[in-house]
Amino acid sequence: MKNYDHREIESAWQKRWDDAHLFEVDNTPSTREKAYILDMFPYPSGAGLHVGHLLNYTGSDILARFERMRGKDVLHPMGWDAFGLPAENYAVKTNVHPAISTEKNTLEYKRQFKQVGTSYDWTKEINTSSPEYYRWTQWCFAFLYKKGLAYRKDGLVNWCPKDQTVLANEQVVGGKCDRCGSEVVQRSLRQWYFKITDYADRLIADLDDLDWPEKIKSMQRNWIGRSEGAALWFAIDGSEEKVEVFTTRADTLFGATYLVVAPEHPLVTILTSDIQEAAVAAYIEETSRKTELERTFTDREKTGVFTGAYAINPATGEKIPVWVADYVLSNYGTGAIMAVPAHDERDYAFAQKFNLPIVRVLGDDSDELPLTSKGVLSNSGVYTGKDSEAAMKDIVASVGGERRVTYRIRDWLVSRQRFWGAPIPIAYDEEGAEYLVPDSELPITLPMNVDFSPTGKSPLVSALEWKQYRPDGENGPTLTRETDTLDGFVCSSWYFLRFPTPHDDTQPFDQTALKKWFPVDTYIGGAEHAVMHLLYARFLTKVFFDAKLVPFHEPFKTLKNQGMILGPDHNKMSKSKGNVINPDDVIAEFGADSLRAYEMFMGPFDQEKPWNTTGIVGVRRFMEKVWKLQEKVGSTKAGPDELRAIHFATKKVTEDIQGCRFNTAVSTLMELVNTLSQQETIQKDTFATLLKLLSPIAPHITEELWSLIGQDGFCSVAAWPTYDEAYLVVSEVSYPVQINGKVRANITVSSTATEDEVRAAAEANPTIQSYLKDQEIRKVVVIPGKIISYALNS
RNA sequence: GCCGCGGUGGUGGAAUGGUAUACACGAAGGACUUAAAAUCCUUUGCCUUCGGGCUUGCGGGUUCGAGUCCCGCCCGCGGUACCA
Repeated sequence: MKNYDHREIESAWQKRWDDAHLFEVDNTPSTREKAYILDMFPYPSGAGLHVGHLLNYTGSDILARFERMRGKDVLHPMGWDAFGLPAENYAVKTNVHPAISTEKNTLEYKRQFKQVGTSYDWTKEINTSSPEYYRWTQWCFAFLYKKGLAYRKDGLVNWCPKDQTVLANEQVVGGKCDRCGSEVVQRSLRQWYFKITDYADRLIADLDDLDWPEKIKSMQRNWIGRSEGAALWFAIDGSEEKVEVFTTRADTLFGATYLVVAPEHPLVTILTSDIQEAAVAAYIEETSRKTELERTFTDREKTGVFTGAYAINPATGEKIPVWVADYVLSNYGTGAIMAVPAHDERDYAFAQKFNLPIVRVLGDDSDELPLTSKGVLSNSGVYTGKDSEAAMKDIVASVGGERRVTYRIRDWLVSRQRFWGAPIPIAYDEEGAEYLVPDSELPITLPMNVDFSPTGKSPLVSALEWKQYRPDGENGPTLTRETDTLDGFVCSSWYFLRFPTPHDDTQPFDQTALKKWFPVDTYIGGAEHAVMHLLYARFLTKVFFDAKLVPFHEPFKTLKNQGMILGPDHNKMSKSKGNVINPDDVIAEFGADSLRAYEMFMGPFDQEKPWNTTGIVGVRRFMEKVWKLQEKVGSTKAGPDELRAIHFATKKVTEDIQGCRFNTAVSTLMELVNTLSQQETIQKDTFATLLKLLSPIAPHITEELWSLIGQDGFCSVAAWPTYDEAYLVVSEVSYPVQINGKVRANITVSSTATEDEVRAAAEANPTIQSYLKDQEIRKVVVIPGKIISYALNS
């Protein structure tokens, strides 16, 4: 027997798979079942992959290989989410064009992917930064523009001072730039948006049918933030103006003792009296200097200024002051609220500080204020004594209000002041009127010679020649191209549609191919994309569905999140901590099969767990045991123990892989190998079945052994084994005997024994007899095949 | 605060309401070896007067039987937050 040399085996089989085009599929309709197993495609960074990234790709590869062996057509593609800031920043530093560094990085990623034995169909490879691809990203923008779902507007936007670009709300995490961690500031700019708010209701409702982690679904629900309430209008005393407020607690209207408008509210200047003008102006100025982070710091003291104006509470007819304060957000609801200090914590704190009246309209004096729960109304005119929830509708109607739903989610800001992204297919005339570049002229390619120095504007602003656009040729007017590029998340919100037909130059995606493959059966990636990519992708899919361009309204049926792999020190892997494990090193020492199996064996797929350098040793020992088992192949007939072991393992591994319980699939195989190792000989069929069960997890060693024992073809595409329950039954079964909940003895009876026979056998046992002596049996429970339990009266 | 997830040996973890601690790492002892590595074997939750007793974050409950189900807490992780 040769030694197990992973170095020799692994690269050889990778080459044979390639040469045989083993994992390539086409889009021809088939009667066979299909499986689309997809990874969230990576951004090819200069740092390369570490072992944490491979967890995700190994999991999906096991699923793909498993489904393939089960006879399905499997689409398992890989591509590159290649537009992005790091490549551009690298270009600023080194003057290497992003296209060049990206190309280099993708080749390195591809090498690493092949080295771990992934079974991707590389004929489907896509790269979002190639004109062949981003032509259709531009087409997507144009499509939304034509549908009225892409528009440009002025407004306050999030600006990252370090990355020198605007950001979508989803990319601001805790007031900081999701990418670089800088504190985000607000700027007033004219930017491009996608109207995701039109789809808010459906994006919430359709979550119910998705097989996704509850965590992700709840994050999306919270992010969209649907809130049912009412719009109410407050007349301004001595003016024609009305202030529209949004409230979810119209039941407390009788307790509204003042109004608050946001500092950015358009009516502020009109409302402000001459006397208060200076104070209000100073306050607005002060607010505008605060960062978003400062403003969302909830436990800071409330600030605000009286405008000098009074509104009329439409329920009580009383004059109530109008204040301006930054605890009211301009971009939620109507940017104005009715303040009910008795029943809202924030209003209460504000009223306390500025000595504003507090009027109780719920509960009685025994309830401490602020009382924020609903209940029985008090001090509320004809509604006094009624249930607040029930009275809400009538109160709204009585003052001419309107029931309304608002959302927390904002439209998706898609323009970026950066170079390395898809140019927006828009041009402007001298008056600034928009002109959509026709689809026939796409792609608008990025110029090669550009000054990347950050200026706060897109580097494309300096591409003078590129910017000029003459739609009607030399004689027509010269327009100016949009110099902002599209958010990288636009590229990644439709890429899964492109995989079946990556090189189609007539359309972005193909109906027939989509019908064959969609929806994605299993999508694997990190939870950090919960309210970004996963929301945007659902949105775009729905847009295309409505236009009958795709035959499904949700792209990803099942979603799995992989857990993070921490460094051996239990910290997040990072260069600065020096705890990064490089897969190249692990593969060189232990082999790709051991790396794959160890990553799966570490613990539940979706759980965070630390890398343990000595832990992989056990998995490598397991591979050696499998290797040695080839010497035991020889017996012509498998005994009952062997048959039971292999059929049990087949059942367990099949179920575990289906449920992404890869850790227990590996331990089941370890138990099987331990059992088989103890036998003198094993049947060839048994060994072949073991190899097939192990193949998705450790594809190289199994392929080599498959060939060594003289099996035909590739183990990687051999038919997945089936099991027969008949082999799982045992002739004798051991029963623990419990007395008052404690196990006192074990008895062995025939597996066909009746309950009475089990009980008779238990009571024949001397230990049990001694426990039962002189005792009154209250109850006996026999669970067939499991346990017998006595409850005594004592 | 709100939402989601979790708490089991020295470590990673296993367990359709049915013998808690599978599988693996580590550790200890032994075999082989001149020696070491590798390999193989044994032991390995805690306490014990060696009869047994205790043990899945804490306290209750349901049940013949609870890591698992119910109620009330504590702790950790992740997300989110002046969202009216």
